Amino acid sequence: MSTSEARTPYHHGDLRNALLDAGARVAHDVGPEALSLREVARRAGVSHTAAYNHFADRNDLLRGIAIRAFGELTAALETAETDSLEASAIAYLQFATSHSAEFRFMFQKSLCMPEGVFDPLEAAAQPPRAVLRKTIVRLQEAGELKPGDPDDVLLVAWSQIHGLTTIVLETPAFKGISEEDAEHLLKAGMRALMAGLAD
Amino acid sequence: MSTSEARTPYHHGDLRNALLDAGARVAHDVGPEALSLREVARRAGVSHTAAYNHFADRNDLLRGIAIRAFGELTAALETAETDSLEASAIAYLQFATSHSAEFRFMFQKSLCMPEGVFDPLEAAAQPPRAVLRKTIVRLQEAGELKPGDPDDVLLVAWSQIHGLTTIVLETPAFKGISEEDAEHLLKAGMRALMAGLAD
DNA sequence: TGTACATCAGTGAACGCGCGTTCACTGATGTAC
DNA sequence: TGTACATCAGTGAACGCGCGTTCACTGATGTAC
Repeated sequence: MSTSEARTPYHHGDLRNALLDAGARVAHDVGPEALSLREVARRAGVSHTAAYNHFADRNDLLRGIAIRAFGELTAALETAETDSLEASAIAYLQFATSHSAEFRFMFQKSLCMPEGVFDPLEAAAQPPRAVLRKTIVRLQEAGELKPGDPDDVLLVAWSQIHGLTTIVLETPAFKGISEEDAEHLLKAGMRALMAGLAD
Repeated sequence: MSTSEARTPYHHGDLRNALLDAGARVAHDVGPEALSLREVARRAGVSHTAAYNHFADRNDLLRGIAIRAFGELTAALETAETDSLEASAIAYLQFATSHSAEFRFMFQKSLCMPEGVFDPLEAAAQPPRAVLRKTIVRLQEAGELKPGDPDDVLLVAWSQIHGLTTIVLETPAFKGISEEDAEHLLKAGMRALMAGLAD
């Protein structure tokens, strides 16, 4: 047997992440609700039962996609300029458009949480909000935002960001909007909102 | 055969709307992506093949739910005070929370539009936006908003409204927020945004 | 350095299920004469 | 007012399909001695 054998090894090495990647690709192609565990495994080049070595069941795989993506969103927000909500907003929008399939799993809980049980996604959803909140507190301390409950400001600011993002992603009428236009309008919206909140 | 027979008649009378109602109920209970045509028919008390007299296929039924709901949202927005975006925003939020299942079909096109073909939902989605746009033009003419492309203002204002609405509907962390708190924050957000846009 | 063995990470066959859709049908309704 | 008949709106049986999941298994890896 040659040492430089090109055939794929029996053990994959990082099948868990490969399945999460494949899942995002499948969701992008057929829609998140039509995603099947079997198709994901197929896309990853592995038998469908192999997935059960890494995920308890189909929903656990879907949750895995969302949870990993929440971590990536957090990193993206932390990398963005940290003293401006405009920069955070742009980072948020860019993450969503470049990870649109994952984004849907993150924010449509019924996709992977059919029953009303405790939601393991919630813990993963916390950090990105915390990053935004920290920026808000900093702006309040700098006097660029008037004092007040930062959680209230967070919800209002996040609404603006998340609203424009989901509209661009999901609404056919705005789907074709250029990246520049979307970012320009998001910045304008954030600026107006901040101005209105500065009192 | 008694004339006051209580048994359900062979012909339903308004099965189309009954199926749309049942569909919204099923979607609410099992999640929009798990909705099956058979379960909807079951819920409506009719054989599942009866649905094919009113809808071409499953997706057509789902689209029917969304299209009818767009009409109801338009009516709700028109009923709201027409010279204030705050009132429109509250009406939007109230519609969404009282029709949460339908709302998901309206704004997650992959649920009923799997392929990338022309989207018949788009025509139905237009009128609610037109109502908001009309209010924006009126506010600009009254000098309460500075002049500018009303479509840009529409996208920014709608983002604020739609963002808070979807967050309240879909995010576990904010799901438990009281109706008063949500409406209060939405009003505050709209006021701030309008102030910032008034220049 | 070898060897035995536990453990990990894959495989393919098989299961039962509910689904969407089609079909030939039947009961109820409306209309022309 | 009756009657013939087209049409509308239901029914239940049947189909094929892909799915999630379980099972007994096997190949590869790591570790104790």
